[in-house]
Amino acid sequence: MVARSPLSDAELDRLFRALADSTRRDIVARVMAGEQASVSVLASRYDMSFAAVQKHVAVLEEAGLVTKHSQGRERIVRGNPEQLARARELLLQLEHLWVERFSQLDAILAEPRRPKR
Amino acid sequence: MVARSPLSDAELDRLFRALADSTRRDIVARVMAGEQASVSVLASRYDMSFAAVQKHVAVLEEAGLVTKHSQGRERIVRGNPEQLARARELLLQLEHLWVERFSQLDAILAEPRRPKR
DNA sequence: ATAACGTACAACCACATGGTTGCACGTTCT
DNA sequence: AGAACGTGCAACCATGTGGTTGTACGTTAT
Repeated sequence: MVARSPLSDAELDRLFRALADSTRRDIVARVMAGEQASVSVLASRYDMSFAAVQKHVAVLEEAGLVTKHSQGRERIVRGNPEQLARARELLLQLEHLWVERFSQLDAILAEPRRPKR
Repeated sequence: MVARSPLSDAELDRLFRALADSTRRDIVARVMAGEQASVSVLASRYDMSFAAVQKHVAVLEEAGLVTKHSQGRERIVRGNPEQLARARELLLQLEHLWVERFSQLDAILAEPRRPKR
Protein backbone atom coordinates (compact mmCIF):
# COMPACT_ATOMS: atom_id res chain seq x y z
CA MET A 1 0.00 0.00 0.00
CA VAL A 2 1.93 2.97 -1.28
CA ALA A 3 0.83 6.44 -0.23
CA ARG A 4 0.12 8.33 -3.42
CA SER A 5 -0.56 12.02 -3.41
CA PRO A 6 -3.92 12.78 -4.99
CA LEU A 7 -3.95 14.36 -8.42
CA SER A 8 -5.33 17.81 -9.12
CA ASP A 9 -8.40 18.32 -11.26
CA ALA A 10 -6.24 19.45 -14.17
CA GLU A 11 -4.01 16.39 -13.82
CA LEU A 12 -7.01 14.09 -13.74
CA ASP A 13 -8.39 15.84 -16.81
CA ARG A 14 -5.13 15.17 -18.66
CA LEU A 15 -4.96 11.61 -17.41
CA PHE A 16 -8.43 10.54 -18.48
CA ARG A 17 -8.20 12.58 -21.65
CA ALA A 18 -5.02 10.71 -22.55
CA LEU A 19 -6.81 7.41 -22.06
CA ALA A 20 -9.74 8.47 -24.22
CA ASP A 21 -8.11 7.49 -27.50
CA SER A 22 -7.67 3.94 -28.74
CA THR A 23 -4.29 4.60 -30.36
CA ARG A 24 -2.98 5.97 -27.10
CA ARG A 25 -4.44 3.09 -25.10
CA ASP A 26 -2.70 0.73 -27.50
CA ILE A 27 0.61 2.53 -27.06
CA VAL A 28 0.19 2.31 -23.29
CA ALA A 29 -0.52 -1.41 -23.57
CA ARG A 30 2.61 -1.98 -25.65
CA VAL A 31 4.97 -0.07 -23.43
CA MET A 32 3.46 -1.48 -20.24
CA ALA A 33 4.00 -4.93 -21.69
CA GLY A 34 7.66 -4.01 -21.94
CA GLU A 35 8.01 -3.69 -25.68
CA GLN A 36 11.30 -1.98 -26.45
CA ALA A 37 9.81 1.09 -27.99
CA SER A 38 11.43 4.12 -29.52
CA VAL A 39 9.00 6.67 -30.87
CA SER A 40 9.67 5.71 -34.48
CA VAL A 41 9.29 1.99 -33.76
CA LEU A 42 5.93 2.77 -32.18
CA ALA A 43 5.02 4.96 -35.12
CA SER A 44 5.70 2.16 -37.59
CA ARG A 45 2.91 0.16 -35.96
CA TYR A 46 0.15 2.60 -36.77
CA ASP A 47 -1.43 3.78 -39.96
CA MET A 48 -0.63 7.43 -39.47
CA SER A 49 2.32 9.77 -39.78
CA PHE A 50 5.28 9.75 -37.44
CA ALA A 51 4.34 13.24 -36.25
CA ALA A 52 0.85 12.08 -35.27
CA VAL A 53 2.24 9.23 -33.15
CA GLN A 54 4.82 11.57 -31.69
CA LYS A 55 1.98 13.85 -30.57
CA HIS A 56 0.17 10.92 -28.98
CA VAL A 57 3.29 10.01 -27.05
CA ALA A 58 3.60 13.65 -25.94
CA VAL A 59 0.02 13.57 -24.65
CA LEU A 60 0.76 10.37 -22.74
CA GLU A 61 3.92 11.88 -21.34
CA GLU A 62 2.11 15.00 -20.12
CA ALA A 63 -0.46 12.76 -18.48
CA GLY A 64 2.37 10.96 -16.73
CA LEU A 65 1.46 7.62 -18.26
CA VAL A 66 4.80 7.22 -20.01
CA THR A 67 8.30 8.61 -19.72
CA LYS A 68 10.90 9.18 -22.44
CA HIS A 69 14.60 8.46 -22.10
CA SER A 70 17.29 9.50 -24.53
CA GLN A 71 19.40 6.71 -25.90
CA GLY A 72 21.63 7.95 -28.69
CA ARG A 73 19.42 9.56 -31.27
CA GLU A 74 16.40 7.57 -30.13
CA ARG A 75 13.91 8.29 -27.38
CA ILE A 76 12.82 5.18 -25.59
CA VAL A 77 9.26 5.23 -24.25
CA ARG A 78 8.54 3.50 -20.97
CA GLY A 79 5.24 2.94 -19.22
CA ASN A 80 4.50 4.35 -15.78
CA PRO A 81 2.03 2.06 -14.01
CA GLU A 82 1.73 4.36 -11.01
CA GLN A 83 -0.33 6.83 -12.97
CA LEU A 84 -2.64 4.03 -14.05
CA ALA A 85 -3.06 3.12 -10.40
CA ARG A 86 -4.02 6.67 -9.59
CA ALA A 87 -6.70 6.76 -12.24
CA ARG A 88 -7.95 3.45 -10.95
CA GLU A 89 -7.96 4.81 -7.43
CA LEU A 90 -10.31 7.61 -8.44
CA LEU A 91 -12.72 5.18 -10.06
CA LEU A 92 -12.62 3.08 -6.95
CA GLN A 93 -13.50 6.08 -4.81
CA LEU A 94 -16.46 6.88 -7.03
CA GLU A 95 -17.65 3.29 -6.83
CA HIS A 96 -17.18 3.41 -3.10
CA LEU A 97 -19.65 6.30 -2.91
CA TRP A 98 -22.21 3.99 -4.45
CA VAL A 99 -21.62 1.33 -1.84
CA GLU A 100 -21.70 3.81 1.03
CA ARG A 101 -25.11 5.12 0.09
CA PHE A 102 -26.62 1.87 1.25
CA SER A 103 -25.23 2.21 4.73
CA GLN A 104 -26.75 5.67 4.74
CA LEU A 105 -30.02 4.18 3.59
CA ASP A 106 -29.83 1.61 6.33
CA ALA A 107 -29.38 4.39 8.86
CA ILE A 108 -32.44 6.18 7.55
CA LEU A 109 -34.55 3.04 7.68
CA ALA A 110 -33.32 2.41 11.20
CA GLU A 111 -34.74 5.78 12.32
CA PRO A 112 -37.78 5.35 14.58
CA ARG A 113 -39.77 7.67 12.33
CA ARG A 114 -38.44 9.57 9.39
CA PRO A 115 -39.42 13.18 8.88
CA LYS A 116 -41.64 13.94 5.88
CA ARG A 117 -39.42 15.60 3.34
CA MET B 1 -17.54 -11.74 -9.93
CA VAL B 2 -19.93 -10.64 -12.60
CA ALA B 3 -19.13 -11.42 -16.21
CA ARG B 4 -19.04 -8.08 -18.01
CA SER B 5 -18.88 -7.87 -21.76
CA PRO B 6 -15.86 -5.85 -22.84
CA LEU B 7 -16.46 -2.40 -24.24
CA SER B 8 -15.62 -1.43 -27.80
CA ASP B 9 -12.93 1.12 -28.56
CA ALA B 10 -15.54 3.76 -29.28
CA GLU B 11 -17.32 3.03 -25.99
CA LEU B 12 -14.06 3.27 -24.08
CA ASP B 13 -13.30 6.54 -25.84
CA ARG B 14 -16.65 7.93 -24.71
CA LEU B 15 -16.22 6.57 -21.21
CA PHE B 16 -12.78 8.04 -20.53
CA ARG B 17 -13.67 11.22 -22.38
CA ALA B 18 -16.67 11.65 -20.09
CA LEU B 19 -14.41 11.27 -17.05
CA ALA B 20 -11.93 13.83 -18.36
CA ASP B 21 -13.81 16.84 -17.04
CA SER B 22 -13.94 17.91 -13.42
CA THR B 23 -17.55 19.11 -13.57
CA ARG B 24 -18.62 15.74 -14.93
CA ARG B 25 -16.58 13.86 -12.34
CA ASP B 26 -18.28 15.94 -9.68
CA ILE B 27 -21.71 15.13 -11.08
CA VAL B 28 -20.82 11.45 -11.07
CA ALA B 29 -19.67 11.70 -7.47
CA ARG B 30 -22.94 13.34 -6.43
CA VAL B 31 -25.25 10.92 -8.11
CA MET B 32 -23.18 7.91 -7.05
CA ALA B 33 -23.45 9.16 -3.50
CA GLY B 34 -27.21 8.97 -3.95
CA GLU B 35 -28.03 12.64 -4.04
CA GLN B 36 -31.58 13.06 -5.28
CA ALA B 37 -30.71 14.85 -8.45
CA SER B 38 -32.87 16.27 -11.18
CA VAL B 39 -30.96 17.98 -13.96
CA SER B 40 -31.94 21.45 -12.74
CA VAL B 41 -30.99 20.67 -9.14
CA LEU B 42 -27.59 19.55 -10.41
CA ALA B 43 -27.34 22.66 -12.57
CA SER B 44 -27.94 24.94 -9.58
CA ARG B 45 -24.75 23.59 -8.03
CA TYR B 46 -22.44 24.84 -10.75
CA ASP B 47 -21.42 28.23 -11.96
CA MET B 48 -22.61 27.75 -15.51
CA SER B 49 -25.86 27.77 -17.44
CA PHE B 50 -28.48 25.06 -17.17
CA ALA B 51 -27.87 24.12 -20.80
CA ALA B 52 -24.17 23.56 -20.12
CA VAL B 53 -24.91 21.19 -17.23
CA GLN B 54 -27.56 19.49 -19.29
CA LYS B 55 -24.94 18.81 -21.96
CA HIS B 56 -22.58 17.38 -19.36
CA VAL B 57 -25.30 15.04 -18.16
CA ALA B 58 -25.94 14.01 -21.76
CA VAL B 59 -22.25 13.18 -22.21
CA LEU B 60 -22.32 11.10 -19.03
CA GLU B 61 -25.47 9.34 -20.20
CA GLU B 62 -23.94 8.46 -23.57
CA ALA B 63 -20.93 7.10 -21.75
CA GLY B 64 -23.27 4.93 -19.69
CA LEU B 65 -22.12 6.47 -16.42
CA VAL B 66 -25.58 7.77 -15.53
CA THR B 67 -29.17 7.06 -16.49
CA LYS B 68 -32.12 9.44 -16.58
CA HIS B 69 -35.63 8.62 -15.43
CA SER B 70 -38.72 10.72 -16.01
CA GLN B 71 -40.60 11.74 -12.90
CA GLY B 72 -43.28 14.25 -13.73
CA ARG B 73 -41.63 17.13 -15.46
CA GLU B 74 -38.28 16.33 -13.94
CA ARG B 75 -35.57 13.94 -15.10
CA ILE B 76 -33.89 12.20 -12.22
CA VAL B 77 -30.23 11.34 -12.80
CA ARG B 78 -28.90 8.12 -11.32
CA GLY B 79 -25.38 6.79 -11.28
CA ASN B 80 -24.39 3.53 -12.93
CA PRO B 81 -21.46 2.02 -11.03
CA GLU B 82 -21.09 -0.85 -13.50
CA GLN B 83 -19.62 1.43 -16.12
CA LEU B 84 -17.11 2.71 -13.58
CA ALA B 85 -16.15 -0.88 -12.90
CA ARG B 86 -15.58 -1.46 -16.58
CA ALA B 87 -13.25 1.51 -16.86
CA ARG B 88 -11.44 0.30 -13.78
CA GLU B 89 -11.18 -3.16 -15.30
CA LEU B 90 -9.35 -1.78 -18.32
CA LEU B 91 -6.86 0.06 -16.13
CA LEU B 92 -6.30 -3.10 -14.18
CA GLN B 93 -5.56 -5.00 -17.37
CA LEU B 94 -3.02 -2.40 -18.41
CA GLU B 95 -1.38 -2.55 -15.00
CA HIS B 96 -1.39 -6.30 -15.23
CA LEU B 97 0.69 -6.10 -18.41
CA TRP B 98 3.31 -4.32 -16.36
CA VAL B 99 3.38 -7.06 -13.77
CA GLU B 100 3.50 -9.80 -16.36
CA ARG B 101 6.58 -8.38 -18.03
CA PHE B 102 8.64 -9.45 -15.06
CA SER B 103 7.67 -13.06 -15.36
CA GLN B 104 8.72 -12.75 -18.99
CA LEU B 105 11.95 -11.20 -17.89
CA ASP B 106 12.47 -14.00 -15.39
CA ALA B 107 11.98 -16.50 -18.19
CA ILE B 108 14.59 -14.73 -20.32
CA LEU B 109 17.08 -14.64 -17.48
CA ALA B 110 16.43 -18.29 -16.82
CA GLU B 111 17.48 -19.13 -20.41
CA PRO B 112 20.86 -20.92 -20.51
CA ARG B 113 22.10 -18.32 -22.99
CA ARG B 114 20.08 -15.55 -24.50
CA PRO B 115 20.42 -14.81 -28.20
CA LYS B 116 21.91 -11.46 -29.15
CA ARG B 117 19.06 -9.21 -30.33
C1' DA C 1 32.47 14.81 -44.98
C1' DT C 2 28.17 13.41 -46.38
C1' DA C 3 24.08 10.80 -46.23
C1' DA C 4 20.56 8.72 -43.65
C1' DC C 5 18.05 8.34 -39.42
C1' DG C 6 15.26 9.77 -35.26
C1' DT C 7 13.18 13.46 -33.22
C1' DA C 8 11.02 17.87 -32.35
C1' DC C 9 8.36 21.62 -33.69
C1' DA C 10 5.64 24.94 -36.43
C1' DA C 11 1.91 25.88 -39.56
C1' DC C 12 -2.15 24.45 -41.25
C1' DC C 13 -6.85 22.12 -41.66
C1' DA C 14 -11.31 19.82 -40.44
C1' DC C 15 -13.89 18.71 -36.77
C1' DA C 16 -15.10 18.13 -31.73
C1' DT C 17 -15.86 20.34 -27.35
C1' DG C 18 -17.54 23.41 -23.80
C1' DG C 19 -19.67 27.27 -23.22
C1' DT C 20 -23.48 30.79 -24.41
C1' DT C 21 -28.55 32.49 -25.61
C1' DG C 22 -33.04 31.73 -27.35
C1' DC C 23 -37.04 29.03 -28.23
C1' DA C 24 -40.41 25.16 -28.01
C1' DC C 25 -42.95 21.95 -25.43
C1' DG C 26 -44.85 19.14 -21.69
C1' DT C 27 -45.98 19.35 -16.60
C1' DT C 28 -47.41 21.51 -12.39
C1' DC C 29 -49.39 25.14 -9.65
C1' DT C 30 -52.98 28.92 -8.81
C1' DA D 1 -56.96 29.05 -18.45
C1' DG D 2 -52.70 31.01 -17.63
C1' DA D 3 -48.23 31.46 -15.34
C1' DA D 4 -44.19 29.25 -13.87
C1' DC D 5 -41.16 25.40 -14.04
C1' DG D 6 -38.07 21.68 -16.02
C1' DT D 7 -36.23 19.99 -20.06
C1' DG D 8 -34.44 19.47 -24.70
C1' DC D 9 -32.59 21.31 -28.75
C1' DA D 10 -30.71 24.47 -32.24
C1' DA D 11 -27.58 28.11 -33.46
C1' DC D 12 -23.59 30.25 -32.52
C1' DC D 13 -18.72 31.15 -30.87
C1' DA D 14 -13.92 30.41 -29.09
C1' DT D 15 -10.82 27.02 -28.27
C1' DG D 16 -8.95 22.29 -28.33
C1' DT D 17 -7.87 17.99 -30.78
C1' DG D 18 -6.14 14.80 -34.17
C1' DG D 19 -4.41 14.63 -38.26
C1' DT D 20 -1.31 16.41 -42.18
C1' DT D 21 3.25 18.36 -44.41
C1' DG D 22 7.52 20.74 -44.10
C1' DT D 23 11.67 22.18 -41.79
C1' DA D 24 15.53 22.04 -38.54
C1' DC D 25 18.84 19.74 -35.82
C1' DG D 26 21.54 16.26 -33.34
C1' DT D 27 23.23 11.34 -33.91
C1' DT D 28 24.84 7.38 -36.45
C1' DA D 29 26.62 5.08 -40.50
C1' DT D 30 29.35 5.04 -44.95
